[in-house]
Amino acid sequence: MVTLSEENYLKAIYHLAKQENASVSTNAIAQKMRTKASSATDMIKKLSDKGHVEYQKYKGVKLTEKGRLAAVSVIRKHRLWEVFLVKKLNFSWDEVHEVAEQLEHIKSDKLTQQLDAFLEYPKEDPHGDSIPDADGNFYPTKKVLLAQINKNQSCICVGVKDSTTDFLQYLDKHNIALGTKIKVISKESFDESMTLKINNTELAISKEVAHNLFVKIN
Amino acid sequence: MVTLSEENYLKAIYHLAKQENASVSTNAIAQKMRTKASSATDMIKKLSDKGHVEYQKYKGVKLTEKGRLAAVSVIRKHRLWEVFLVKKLNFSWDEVHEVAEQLEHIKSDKLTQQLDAFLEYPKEDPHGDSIPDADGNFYPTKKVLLAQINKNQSCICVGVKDSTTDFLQYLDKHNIALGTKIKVISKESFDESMTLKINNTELAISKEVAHNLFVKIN
DNA sequence: TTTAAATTTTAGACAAGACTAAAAATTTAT
DNA sequence: ATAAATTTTTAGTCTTGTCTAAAATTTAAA
Repeated sequence: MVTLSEENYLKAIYHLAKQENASVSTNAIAQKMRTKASSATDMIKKLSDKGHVEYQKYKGVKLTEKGRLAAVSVIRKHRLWEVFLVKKLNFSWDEVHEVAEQLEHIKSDKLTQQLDAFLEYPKEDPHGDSIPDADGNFYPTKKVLLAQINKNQSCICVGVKDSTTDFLQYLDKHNIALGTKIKVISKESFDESMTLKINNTELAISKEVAHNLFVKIN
Repeated sequence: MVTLSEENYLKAIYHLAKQENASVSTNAIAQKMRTKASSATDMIKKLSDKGHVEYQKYKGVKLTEKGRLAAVSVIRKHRLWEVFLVKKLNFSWDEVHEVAEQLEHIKSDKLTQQLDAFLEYPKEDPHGDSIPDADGNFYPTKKVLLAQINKNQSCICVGVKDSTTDFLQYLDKHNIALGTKIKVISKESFDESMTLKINNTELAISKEVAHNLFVKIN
């Protein structure tokens, strides 16, 4: 049996390891969990005792296969619930996360399985992130930064990287929301700025914007 | 903020008070919560401090209006989720309770509201129990014991009173399940036994069965 | 390479929720 | 009405997950 808190730590470690692709430091875990390093150390010991992580003092942790599967199971549930909230309950993109953080901990294999079927086996969540299958396998995601899109290509806005209030307000002002179709009209190589077409309106954006907006092709 | 454990105690007190319609004893609460009287006392003090119950040492507790609303909110969520599980995810009657016990604690007014709308504002859960509205008001339920049904009247099985394994197996053997249509063919007044028609088959049942099966008219 | 800075771990404490054992109050029975 | 039985509360302990302060280790710098 894995507790709610353990699940949250495993998820945090999973997300941190993905970027660094190495062992995750105690401090990094503490920061992500908004807690203190000493608390993280305590939990690391518990996870290690239960075989969810490999741990060497002062050397950080790595998820074991068992730990990885536990983390992925939580992520799978989180993303399925996000699809449910957006597709069936008319939630908007900025409202789903908090609720999905709660729903992801519900323990019932049948529930997860039936929810997946009810949603017709979605491959991606509303943010364009891949939903792992019941065995923990991911399909490759089509989510990239807007900066990666080529001239004349079209894409759909699926999320933001850093969600500062300022940036979200900027998006609102220019009618960019989750699901908005964006076509790249031109790209300036000297400052990496772009011109976009959104709802038949042209919009010039800076490098900063292009690197803070996630889109998916198709 | 009301904790998960507090919610479960409030729910227990609510259900106990409904039957007795008086103050609820510490022992009764402990039994329902499958815990010890001393633990119940501890929690009662917490609930009293927070204004959810009126408490006098050795005299039991009564829910305040605040406590009642908190309990009813949990019951509302529980029953809405049960409808969801049965209607949308093809759960059967004996599978929903355990999962709904988890889902009932998810905190999001918008979620509850939207779920209610998605299910088209159901008035009853799959067991025939009334679903309170957002203000905590109940509509009268049509759920009664099979023993209350008159000769030649039809009804639908919506639940059992005491769910012993023996009784559930008895129901299985005679093809009585959630949703089964039952017509009362005759009633014997001397022993309160009945003859039923189920799927064009007649079945004689004892007083004990008639008093342990919940049905709803229509 | 030895000191300074940063990171990590340990030790001890705390709150929530539960438990056991024993004391206090209430109820029941004689 | 008083003794016996039951119920309820108190006191003290335990576990989980958190914290602070201090000690140990590793990393960076001079």
